[in-house]
Amino acid sequence: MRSIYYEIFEDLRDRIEEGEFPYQSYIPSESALVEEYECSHNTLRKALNVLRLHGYIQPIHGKGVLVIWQPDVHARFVLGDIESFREACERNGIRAHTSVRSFTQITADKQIAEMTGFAIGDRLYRVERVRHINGAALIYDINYFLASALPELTPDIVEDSVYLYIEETLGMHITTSKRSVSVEHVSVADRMVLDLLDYTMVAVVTSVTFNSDGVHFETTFSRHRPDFFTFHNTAVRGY
Amino acid sequence: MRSIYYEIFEDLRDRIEEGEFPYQSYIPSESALVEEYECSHNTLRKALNVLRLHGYIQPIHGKGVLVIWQPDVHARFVLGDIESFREACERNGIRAHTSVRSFTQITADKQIAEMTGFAIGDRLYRVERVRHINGAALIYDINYFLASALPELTPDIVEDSVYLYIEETLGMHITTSKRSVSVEHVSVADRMVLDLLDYTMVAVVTSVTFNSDGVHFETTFSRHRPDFFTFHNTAVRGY
DNA sequence: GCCGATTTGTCCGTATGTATC
DNA sequence: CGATACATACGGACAAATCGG
Repeated sequence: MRSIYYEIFEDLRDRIEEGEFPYQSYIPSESALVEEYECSHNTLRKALNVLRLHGYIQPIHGKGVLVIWQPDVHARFVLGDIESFREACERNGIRAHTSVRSFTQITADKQIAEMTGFAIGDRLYRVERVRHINGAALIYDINYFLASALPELTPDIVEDSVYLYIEETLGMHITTSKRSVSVEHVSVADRMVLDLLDYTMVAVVTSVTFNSDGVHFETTFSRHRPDFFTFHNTAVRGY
Repeated sequence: MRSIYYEIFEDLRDRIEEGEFPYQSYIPSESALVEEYECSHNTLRKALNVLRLHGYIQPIHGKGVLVIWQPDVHARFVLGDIESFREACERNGIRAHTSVRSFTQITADKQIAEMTGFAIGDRLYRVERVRHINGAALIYDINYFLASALPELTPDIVEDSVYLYIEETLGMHITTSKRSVSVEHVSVADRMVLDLLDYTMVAVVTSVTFNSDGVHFETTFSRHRPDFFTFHNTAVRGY
């Protein structure tokens, strides 16, 4: 993102994370920041809005812009924003490894269409992957990709990073992801591929993802061992 | 919310939900909507942005604004946005009942401070409530409210709706809520108050909530029986 | 491939309203 | 009351992507 407001957002975010503006302190006023960044009022406000939506700040009418971000809350395995497994691991300094368990091409029948939200007859890649963290199999991912959107998907790409391939090779951009979190009993497959210890349930994240053309190109079921799962989210009233 | 952009947002949201603009169709162009709503370009864009953040639309550069909202996905027990238990039930047409299990005033010691994010020495109300849906005890809420922010909290208020009291009586506004979802083993208390059937784990939503003054005034642990729990969320790249 | 019309995306400057101090 | 700070809205300008001729 090379837009001005986005760079201001990144800069202010870093300044907050580095402690220049600590929790419960006020950042400089809008007019001061407009001078500092040499931008317009509207552009700065747009950057502030992004910070707000991410839970960094809370502007208070007539007073100032308060920092409500605390380091320890954010320093976890963040899932709420759109971020690939690889990105999330790098951000959190976790050593991880992915193994591809199966890679097939299928046509959506009625049952698969209902489960994934794709249309009956759609050609799909079905990928099963297991995510290992520090040697333990903790996450079991089942992806369905729309074949027409990802023409040349191969097991190699899938083992590396699908999102890297999508963004860099295809030049396609992921924009919206609708997620839901639920808790389910372990399946036979879970028991086979995951190191479940004595857990009898898994946390399941279902993601329906759209690209910048508005094409629903991916549905993923991500099954996590409970003790390694947290889903973070910031909700804002009004807007 | 009486602002223009928010009313436009609500109107367009309703038009999408009522089927005037179906899934994968384009809504009228910005210029057409500016004429229809007799507002400025920027104001309309602000409304569109709210729709986008809620997963209703996806604007496509140079083409138009695509609808990506589907009725069945949204027609559940939505939790992702800030919404009280009462509001959520009304929106989903669920008959629910709340019983207060305990209501005490405490001072935060080291352990409570770490758990809740409040400071040691803060005066807090500790409230335990059980949410019954169709007669079954399904949700066990443990709230910690900052006493200085909610001066006159009583068991009666707590049984009705704390959020109604906060917003209407105190005139205080809830703006930001940081949530995390995890899965935990059932506790002794869970087993006592909830109708757990044979479930051995619960879904736990931890919420840290700020008011419009930037004061962290509530931390809540909401423990759900797994089969009645889903957490919905829309993530957008670039914001 | 090019051009022009349409549509979304970004940015600016300004004005006015409202809450806080 | 006035000064400061955030909130909303307007109008105009240009960039960038898409599409059809």
